[in-house]
Amino acid sequence: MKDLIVSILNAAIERSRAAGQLATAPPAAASVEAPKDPAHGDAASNVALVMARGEKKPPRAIAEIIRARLELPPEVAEAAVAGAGFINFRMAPAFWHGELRRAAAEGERFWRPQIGAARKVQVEFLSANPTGPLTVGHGRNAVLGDTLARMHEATGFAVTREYYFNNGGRQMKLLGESVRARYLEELGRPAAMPEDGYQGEYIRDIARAMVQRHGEALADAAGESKTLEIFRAAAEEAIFADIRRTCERLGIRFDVYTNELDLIRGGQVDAVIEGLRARGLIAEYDGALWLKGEPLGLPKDRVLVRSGPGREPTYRTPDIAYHIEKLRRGFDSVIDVFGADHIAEHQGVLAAVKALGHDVAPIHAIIYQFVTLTRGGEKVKMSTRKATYVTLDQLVDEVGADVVRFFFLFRKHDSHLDFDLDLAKRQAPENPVFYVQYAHARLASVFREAEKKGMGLPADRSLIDLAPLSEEEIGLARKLIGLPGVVRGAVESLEPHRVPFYLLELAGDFHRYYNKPSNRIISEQRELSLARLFLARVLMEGITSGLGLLGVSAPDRM
RNA sequence: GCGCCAGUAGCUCAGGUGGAAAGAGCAACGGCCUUCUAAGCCGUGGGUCAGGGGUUCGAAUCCCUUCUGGCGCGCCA
Repeated sequence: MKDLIVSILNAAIERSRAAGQLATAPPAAASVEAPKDPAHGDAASNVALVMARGEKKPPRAIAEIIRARLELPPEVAEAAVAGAGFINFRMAPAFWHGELRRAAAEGERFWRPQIGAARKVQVEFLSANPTGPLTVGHGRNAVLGDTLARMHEATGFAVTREYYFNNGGRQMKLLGESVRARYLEELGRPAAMPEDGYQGEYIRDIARAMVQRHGEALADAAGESKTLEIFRAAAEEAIFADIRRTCERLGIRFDVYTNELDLIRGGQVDAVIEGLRARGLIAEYDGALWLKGEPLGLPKDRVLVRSGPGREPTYRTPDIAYHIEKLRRGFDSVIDVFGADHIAEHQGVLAAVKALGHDVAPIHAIIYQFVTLTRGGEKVKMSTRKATYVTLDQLVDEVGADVVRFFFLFRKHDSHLDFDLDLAKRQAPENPVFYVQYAHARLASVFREAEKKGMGLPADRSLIDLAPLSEEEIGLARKLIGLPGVVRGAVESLEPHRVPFYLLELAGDFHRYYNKPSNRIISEQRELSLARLFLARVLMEGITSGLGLLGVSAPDRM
């Protein structure tokens, strides 16, 4: 539609120039947009406003000149000058009929514009270290990342979903020590929980399982590092299994798992250090190796390799290596999803990657703000240390996967997200998930009714005449046909939240339409009923496609 | 102190990458079910877009600045 309008306008401007009424060429900066207010038509051009300066004429006068020279094709019903000098176009019903037919014929392809051209995209998300069950905060990350991946897949990108975790560091060691302490306790032996140890009940569960499996075999040599590695590995395995299970409940899976230890063993981490050293970006003091902050524009030096025995790298160094690795693997776009608390670190990592001669332009960071839970109008206090957090599993138990996914997406990623448990559990219209799903269920119900009355759609929908559709119905179609544009915008701007907000509006338009007695889809008037069923079917398909993009189901009954 | 994010209706938040008279849901009040699902709809009231400058034909949107809130500034990740 946009392209059509632009070409019509440009032709009119050229004719005006030939006639000596205008001096300048059609400006590239001009745009054609769908106005917010439907009263302003289906497409609006600001070309006259943009040309005003060059032409040294008032925008409205320019708009009038152009309008008088317009030659409208049959798809365009009218063009009018309005406001400060906008030229508004209204499309003919036949145009919308055509769009509906195209949607019906093309199916999924229509709703999900193929803009990816098989370009390679990697989405790294969740990346929670396996030290405990996933929390509500992880949930936002997981759903955001998975949905970005789904949207890219749906629009024709080749997507890799990747989970990166640290298994070489201090926290994992602490995890092993915590399990060992519980293990010894289970055997009735003296044991000291490390100072910052993991207190959660799940640690005890893992320890019990180890008693069952190994008996007392690990107790006598409990102080040795070899047994510690056994405890650590067992904990990692058990917790990872738990994380995977939680993800599955939310329809989330990963293609690739990458970990810190592999990068250390593979030599990539050493390569980073050598590369930085060669560029004079390494400092050595206090027994540690530091990344120099000043030449990279960072506020201060950061430790790359710890002091003390073992010379272990900090999490930072493998992270630099990992990002270089991602770029080396040839992704056209690398999307990192992480919480606001990691932002400073990410900037440091990118600075180092850049300093090592890599182009960081393909890397996009999606940084989300924190999640709070509200129950009974009060914030639920959460603390990992005290193990008073609410796990993602508990949240799914309580409200279901569809609601969890929708709520996490129903906010721009850089806004704080307040998850209202009372609202989430309510099976009522104020719950946006049910509001959208209900629209689909109602439509499904209409088709069940139509079947009963022998009014089903013919196998070949293209035979149906859409002329009986009313202006209100064309309005509904216009809204519906906007979905592909919304999807495109959501992918290009990496803002998945646009889709659920759009779906809520669409569902609202439908509910309003449906509730008017005069709009009964199935009636005695066969031609009208068929046209309405056609619209209803395409609407159902659009809603299903939109919800599917979010990983939310479109139920036939509620 | 420095960095990042935010500040829009009583509350929770949208406002495609500058456009026309600021929106939705909730909360409040009043209505609508012999009908394809009332998990729905209709109506009423509600705003100094945090404050102040600037750019522009045009600013909630871009720039500067002040204030307020969140997060970070570990040899944790």
